[in-house]
Amino acid sequence: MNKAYDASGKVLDVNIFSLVHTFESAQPLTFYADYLRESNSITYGSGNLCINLKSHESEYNARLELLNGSSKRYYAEVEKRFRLADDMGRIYKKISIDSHVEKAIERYKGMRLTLNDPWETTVCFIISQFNNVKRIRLIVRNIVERFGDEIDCNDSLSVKSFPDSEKLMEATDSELRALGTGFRSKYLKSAAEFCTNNMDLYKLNPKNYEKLKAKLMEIDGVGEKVADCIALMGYGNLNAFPTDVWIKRTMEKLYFDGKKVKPRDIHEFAKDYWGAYAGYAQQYLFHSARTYRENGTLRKK
DNA sequence: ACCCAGGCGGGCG
DNA sequence: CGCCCGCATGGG
Repeated sequence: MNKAYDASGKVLDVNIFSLVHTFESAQPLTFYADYLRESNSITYGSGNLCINLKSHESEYNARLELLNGSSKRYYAEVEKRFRLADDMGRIYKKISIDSHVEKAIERYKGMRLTLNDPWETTVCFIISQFNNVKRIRLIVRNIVERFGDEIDCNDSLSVKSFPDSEKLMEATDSELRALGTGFRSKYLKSAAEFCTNNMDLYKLNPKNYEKLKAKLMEIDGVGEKVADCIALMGYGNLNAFPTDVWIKRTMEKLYFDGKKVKPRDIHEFAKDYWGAYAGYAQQYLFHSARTYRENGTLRKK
């Protein structure tokens, strides 16, 4: 059993889960969240729900406890967002083809991909271009603070929702730039208009990866890499293999004998090598590359 | 000061 | 097609 509710329905037991690795892998930059290391808890807004979650972990297993709201609806949201139905044992077996991924799994066991709102994911990864994680998170936070609506949390927590495309469409260029978006402001404006008037992200078929990617690339400011991120983290295409600068460098070093290769070659390799779970391999290699040096010391923050 | 960050669109050959 | 360039902004 990968997961199970206890009899009271108040906690959720999960095999192989790490909240800290999942949050710090910078992959859930696609949702507005406060994570507290000391208490291993996280607070975030999801639609109109306020989620305040604490993870009690021993070894690689976790007991998730919702600190506010205890209806099935909240647990269903957590289960979906953190991909708790994924059988990590099985996925690890599939992607541990060599020592590179094996080592990354050893270091970050329990790190999961997340499944996020398609529009949120689109905005976050438009912002991600030519940018760094810390600043992306700051800008996303600014957007939520400025344009999000307060969610009723039934207690002292203050959480805002992520503004939908209609809401963001109303923002002026100078308002968007004031949040730190820089030259990406025009993409955000254009994407907001397009996704409100021309393309309903919630009606795209998440199953057909190639078609989905092509549709996403019709959005101004969404190229191949960003489309892969949206396909993976917004629609759950686990075969997608976003190839950013970190992954490109890592792949060239580990699998192409240090030679420069094009993203197309990397995609082809990943498809043949990892197949349906290439996205998970990508996530482990990405996080490992970003946080580990050769000598095993930690990189920056 | 210089370099880099989860890239993209546009212009040119 | 492929290649090359500029692009906002803040941190190391």
